[in-house]
Amino acid sequence: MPTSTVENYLKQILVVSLETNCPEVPMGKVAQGLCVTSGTATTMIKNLAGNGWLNYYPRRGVRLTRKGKKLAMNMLRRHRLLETFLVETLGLDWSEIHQEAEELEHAISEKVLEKLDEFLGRPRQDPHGHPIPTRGGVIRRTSTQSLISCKEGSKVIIDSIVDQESDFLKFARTKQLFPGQEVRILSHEKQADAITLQVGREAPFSLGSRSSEKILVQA
Amino acid sequence: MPTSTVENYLKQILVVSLETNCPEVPMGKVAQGLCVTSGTATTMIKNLAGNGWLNYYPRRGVRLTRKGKKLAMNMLRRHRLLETFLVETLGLDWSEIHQEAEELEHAISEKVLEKLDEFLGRPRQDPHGHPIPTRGGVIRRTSTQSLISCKEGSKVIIDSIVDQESDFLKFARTKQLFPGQEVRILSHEKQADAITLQVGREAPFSLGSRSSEKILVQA
DNA sequence: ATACTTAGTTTGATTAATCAAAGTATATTG
DNA sequence: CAATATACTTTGATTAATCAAACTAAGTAT
Repeated sequence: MPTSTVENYLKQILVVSLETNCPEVPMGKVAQGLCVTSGTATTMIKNLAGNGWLNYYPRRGVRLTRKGKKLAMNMLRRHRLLETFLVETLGLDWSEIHQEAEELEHAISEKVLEKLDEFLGRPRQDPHGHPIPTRGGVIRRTSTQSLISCKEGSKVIIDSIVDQESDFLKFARTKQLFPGQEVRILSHEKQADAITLQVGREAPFSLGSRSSEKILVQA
Repeated sequence: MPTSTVENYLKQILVVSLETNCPEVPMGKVAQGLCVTSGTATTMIKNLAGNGWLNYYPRRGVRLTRKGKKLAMNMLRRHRLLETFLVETLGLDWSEIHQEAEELEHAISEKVLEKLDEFLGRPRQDPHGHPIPTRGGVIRRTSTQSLISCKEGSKVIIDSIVDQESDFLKFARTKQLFPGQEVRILSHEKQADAITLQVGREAPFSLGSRSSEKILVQA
């Protein structure tokens, strides 16, 4: 049985590799994502490699093995199903669910998870718009286009929000930026590093590039 | 923040002291209930005493402090609310919920717990018939009379089942022995160490004293 | 190419939780 | 009361996870 620390390391690596669209993840991202010192990450990673969870290329990075990816996908499934449950069933705010799910995902058994999935009606995405992996570890390909690559005057649908920061999510909600929402790009000033957009008939507002990158869309 | 090990030790002590109706719990019960060696329990208990969770009387036993009892009651509340959720909402069998709740109780936050309590309609007892402590740590007094103390010919209502063993619970269900059920005592042979009883119009059957003790009743 | 910077690694120490085995009170029994 | 059994404690070692700080390799800039 992997410890919850092992589960966290593997999930973090998977998440980064999905985000960057590259299976090899540098050590820095691992240490940073898990809030441990780089030395700790190195030690742990060598350990994980020794147990066949991943391949370790010193001073280059790590890559999950099939076995490691399978476990990591399962953790992502747990996490996202739990987030869905917390919002849909218990009515928590989407800005607070990440931390909650982070704890629960290690404690919930496969059996309870299945019951929960069934209870929720086998949802395909979580409240942030992220796809929920199937039991077999298959995940829908997520959009690679963010608000930042949208042309002036275009209309797009929000696919997902790639940020778990409570403050950003609270802000996003007040601006009605959530999955499924239609957004019109009023202006896109490359030099000014800002996008101005409008949701429905609300007042237009602007986002900097840091924020725009976090909002994935579909045409 | 107490670790989940600390939470487990305190909960175990509370449960034993409620069961035995005596606030002082011998070390043996602690070690046994937590499946650790007695040496481990001694070390841990001295540690807990040092942090004000309990008073330790060497070679006699331990007694929770107010602070320790408060935390332990809260763990019991978590445990029992989760068990209720697993049976009522997700439809798990009552024979499998104890282990599941054992893990989840350490991972669920106070906030989620409150939402869960609300969602379940603030239940007063869990599927085993055990009272669920309130947020303030108050617990309904449970019956002290078990099947074993019932007279021949009497009719009683099952109050609760004091056993988390999956196999016993499965057996109990097949015999329809669960909280709220009315039971008639057909015979009680002190010498034979057996009680014969009948539930509804089902075929009568017998229980030994070990089993009868686990079934608490009310007249 | 030499110096500097950044990312990653090594080393030595620490903490929580555990066990096995040796040791010691206390209780029970002949 | 002495011998034994039971319950408990002590000791020394182990494991997983972590950090700080010293070190090193690789890449960047002068």
